[in-house]
Amino acid sequence: MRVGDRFWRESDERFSQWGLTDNHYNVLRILNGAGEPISQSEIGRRMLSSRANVTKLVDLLEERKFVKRLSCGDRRVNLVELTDEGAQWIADTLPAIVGAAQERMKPLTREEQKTLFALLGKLLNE
Amino acid sequence: MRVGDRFWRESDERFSQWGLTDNHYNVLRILNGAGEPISQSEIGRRMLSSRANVTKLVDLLEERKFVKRLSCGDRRVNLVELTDEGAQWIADTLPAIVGAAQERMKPLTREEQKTLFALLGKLLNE
DNA sequence: AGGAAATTGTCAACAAGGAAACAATCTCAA
DNA sequence: TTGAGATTGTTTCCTTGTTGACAATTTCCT
Repeated sequence: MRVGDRFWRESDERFSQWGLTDNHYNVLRILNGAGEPISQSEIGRRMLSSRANVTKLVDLLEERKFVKRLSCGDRRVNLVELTDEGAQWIADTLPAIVGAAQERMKPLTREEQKTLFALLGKLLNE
Repeated sequence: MRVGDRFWRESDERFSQWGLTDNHYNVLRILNGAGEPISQSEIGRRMLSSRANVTKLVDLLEERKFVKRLSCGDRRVNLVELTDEGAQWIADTLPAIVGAAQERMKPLTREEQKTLFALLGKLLNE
């Protein structure tokens, strides 16, 4: 828990340089990974955040033009779509993000990293 | 980070039954571990929380009579002391807390748990 | 068909924590 | 001694996130 805490803090610090939260980045990463527009509640589900908060996250991202809300067949639903600008921003920043993560994991050998992820995976899927 | 997140959530849920935060418990645990009164800023340092927040945490714990503020030689400082009631509460609840933690770690063998803690330790001390 | 129940996004109210400003106090060098 | 600078606890304000209520919609059961 302490390790996760520290990593979240560092991550938050990193993203503050763009006026975003790591959770904003999370939304973009999920949209990028999905490869297609998905609903707000689906986003909330994937990132373990409340629907209410997803509303605010998407509000900001939409204001920044990183994201667009689409209507769809189900009139209750907002599909959220990554704009070209959003995709570009992800592409631009990803190397730095990945680099920082690798740097952070450097105290462990490649083999140890694998072991760690395997063990954590077991805990997560309980 | 995801594992830590989930554990924090569960922990918070557990303590809400007493109207406390896991951070309140953290304060008590630190005081219990210290075995002697320590200053608020020292508490903040040990739990990676701001002084401002320690003030609020101690406020509530004092109101609950789990903790007492003492004056000391340095008139800027509040030494915080665990009351008998606080110590008793810790003693009463500790078994359940430890039990829950053990239960949570059950997907891993004893050996795997040791490995995990060793690896996380390396990351923390970087 | 038609109505109960569930889902979705939003809003308001609230809780927890951080940052900056502040006064009181201490430390230490000149 | 004394005056600059550091430390400590507190207060105020801001940010982030959650909960609960709500209206609009959809789904499902009969």
